[in-house]
Amino acid sequence: MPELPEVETVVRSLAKYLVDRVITGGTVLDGRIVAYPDDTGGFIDKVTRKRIDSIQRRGKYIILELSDPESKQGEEEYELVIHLRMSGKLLYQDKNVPIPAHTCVVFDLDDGCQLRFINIRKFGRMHLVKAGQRELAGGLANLGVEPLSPDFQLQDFIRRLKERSARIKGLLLNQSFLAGMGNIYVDEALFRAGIHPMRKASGLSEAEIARLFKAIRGVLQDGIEHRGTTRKDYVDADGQAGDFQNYLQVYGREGERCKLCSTPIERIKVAGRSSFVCPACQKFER
DNA sequence: CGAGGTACCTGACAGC
DNA sequence: TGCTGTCAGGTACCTC
Repeated sequence: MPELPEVETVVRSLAKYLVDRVITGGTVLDGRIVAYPDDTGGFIDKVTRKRIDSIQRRGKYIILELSDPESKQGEEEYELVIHLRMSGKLLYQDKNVPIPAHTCVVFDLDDGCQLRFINIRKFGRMHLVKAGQRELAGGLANLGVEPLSPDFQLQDFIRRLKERSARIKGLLLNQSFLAGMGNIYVDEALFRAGIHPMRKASGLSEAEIARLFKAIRGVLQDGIEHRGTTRKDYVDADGQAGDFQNYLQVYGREGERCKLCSTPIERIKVAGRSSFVCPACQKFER
């Protein structure tokens, strides 16, 4: 479900509730969600009586820093690493609100509320690792550059694209190349840049890459400003839908007219994913 | 390295 | 109404 702007929105909506809360207990309703550690029982024991010091986003991962207020500095510090995959939701709700269907984990908080992970397709995962052990947390340690950070630099981007023969869409979806882009925002960025998704990365001109660089940052920033894209069931921690679906230029618009040139938008398959393009604005050469 | 397939799951929707 | 097929915001793993 969620890509970078949706995950960022979830993190921001959760931060105002979770920071400095203490986890008083919890329940794992479906053990499949706990990818690490192996013993699901130990999972709840380890987070109980921990304080949530911070909540951050890295790519599409959500990271809660946990520490034990009772223990000495540096001891018993954990990171709870969460990936929502296609259909995961994190909701902050009063404990008296009925538990939604498909809830896999519930964390009890010291303010009488609960953090609940709803995981409809059961693809979402959590890893609980000791601070500094991020290599145990799935793909987190292998993420590429963060596109909205100052580390994302045009000259670097040009150099790295020039050495790859893969199709640009697949590369932008590759989380170890660039962190956080998914199917919607890749299609939107490529449209803004006027680049066909099947073009080879190494075949793009510097001018095209410069447009793409700007388009990636622009589309992600706009997505965040609009609190994400809700096509189906994405909501933030308050259960509130996003708004960016009203501003999509190509994604999901097969057969509708391009907003720039009125050519009908086409749907094709690229990198195994449905891809939406304007065949006039995004020409496929080579 | 790159491409394509499968698998993991549930639900929504189109078509018959 | 109800069946079947297809599709979905993601990623890991396999083969060629």
